Amino acid sequence: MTDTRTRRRGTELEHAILDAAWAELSEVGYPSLTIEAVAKRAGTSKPVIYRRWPSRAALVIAAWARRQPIHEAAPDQGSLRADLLWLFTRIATRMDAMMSQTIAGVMAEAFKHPEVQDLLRDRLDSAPLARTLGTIVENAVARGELRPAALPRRVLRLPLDLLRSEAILCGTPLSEETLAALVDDVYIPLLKGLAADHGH
Amino acid sequence: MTDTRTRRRGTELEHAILDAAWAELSEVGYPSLTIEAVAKRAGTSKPVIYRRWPSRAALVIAAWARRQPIHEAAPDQGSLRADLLWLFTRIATRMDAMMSQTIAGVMAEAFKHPEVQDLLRDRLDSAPLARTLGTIVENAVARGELRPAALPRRVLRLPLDLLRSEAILCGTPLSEETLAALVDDVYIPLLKGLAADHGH
DNA sequence: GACGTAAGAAACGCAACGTATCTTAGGAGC
DNA sequence: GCTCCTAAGATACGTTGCGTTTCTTACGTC
Repeated sequence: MTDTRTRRRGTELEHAILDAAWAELSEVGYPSLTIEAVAKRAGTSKPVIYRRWPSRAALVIAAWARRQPIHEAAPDQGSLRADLLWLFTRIATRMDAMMSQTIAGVMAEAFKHPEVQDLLRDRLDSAPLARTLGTIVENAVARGELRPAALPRRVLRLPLDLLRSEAILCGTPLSEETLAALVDDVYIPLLKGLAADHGH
Repeated sequence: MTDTRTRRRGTELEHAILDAAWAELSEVGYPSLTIEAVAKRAGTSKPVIYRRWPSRAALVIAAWARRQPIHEAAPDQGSLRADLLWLFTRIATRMDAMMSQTIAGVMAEAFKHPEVQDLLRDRLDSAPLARTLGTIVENAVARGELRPAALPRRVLRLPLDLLRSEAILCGTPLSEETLAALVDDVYIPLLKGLAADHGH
């Protein structure tokens, strides 16, 4: 299969490996993902992978980063609730069963490999989300639905934390009722509380 | 070592195994915990463990449940903030590095063994916490710090989710500043927001 | 005192780990 | 266009832990 073929190098090879890792992830899931299988699927061998990534977790994070879609602007749906629901739904859509199980697995391995913890933090800290939330809140303020308020870092990170906890504990997919409850029972009250503190 | 010894049975043996599992957990951590080591430490053998628990995760959850301390009543510290800080600190104290890494590991395995997911959910859903929070909020209402408000289920679970996410992403131990930020930036605004919605 | 259940010990095959060794393809430089 | 050197790709290795099987024997029961 390889004798007459060309031998890939650099970025081309790297991308092939990451794509193979992603495919394996989708098919067998994180707990059953093996480096050997990724190597085989990518048409290469284990040492090639180990030369680039020190652990399965690091490899998977790299594959994940490659797939992370570009941030899209938040549409103005006419109300704070609708905007938030749109955002929560969009996050939930990308956090399917495979993704939850992968994140859980990577989180578990982060304790063994400190460098993985850093990668994971970068991956989850999500500046794009912060910007989207900022826009949504600004729009709500412009509409008169909300007083202006500063959004602390942990508030910006909260949607991801909420959805991730929910997904891991309750299993995915998350129902619309669940998303609505998170928006109505937690996030909107929080924003109102922050605004009251700040603006009044 | 065993020839002249007594051969344990039933509860006695079970407790010995769970204690050994807990000790291993404390010493080597979840990722490095092996059934073999637990068996050795408990002075028994692998099949004896496998006869009782189907997986490492189930064993660890059982050991954890045995250690879960009794719920203590919330003291009235004189202010909502102080009460919440007390509660968050108390949770954080019990969620040391070992515990975070264990929870993360068990969460990761929950996907492979659905029955583990149920055990985990039971373990984390924490009715005691709900009662403590109820008391704290009641006291704040009595003091006039807060309007009365209903606390939805997800709000009751939020402290655990917040602290767990923080512990897993940032590593333990959690600093006092972190705990204060979670209380001041997230939880108190949320309570105020809920109260405003409800009472006004 | 005999019986049956389950404890305990040992060994198994399996799978994946992470590494070391070796050959060879292919890009860089003169 | 030839040489050199880096890194790809293949293979095999020892190790570890899994979960299971088999067997002996202690102990509680009747």
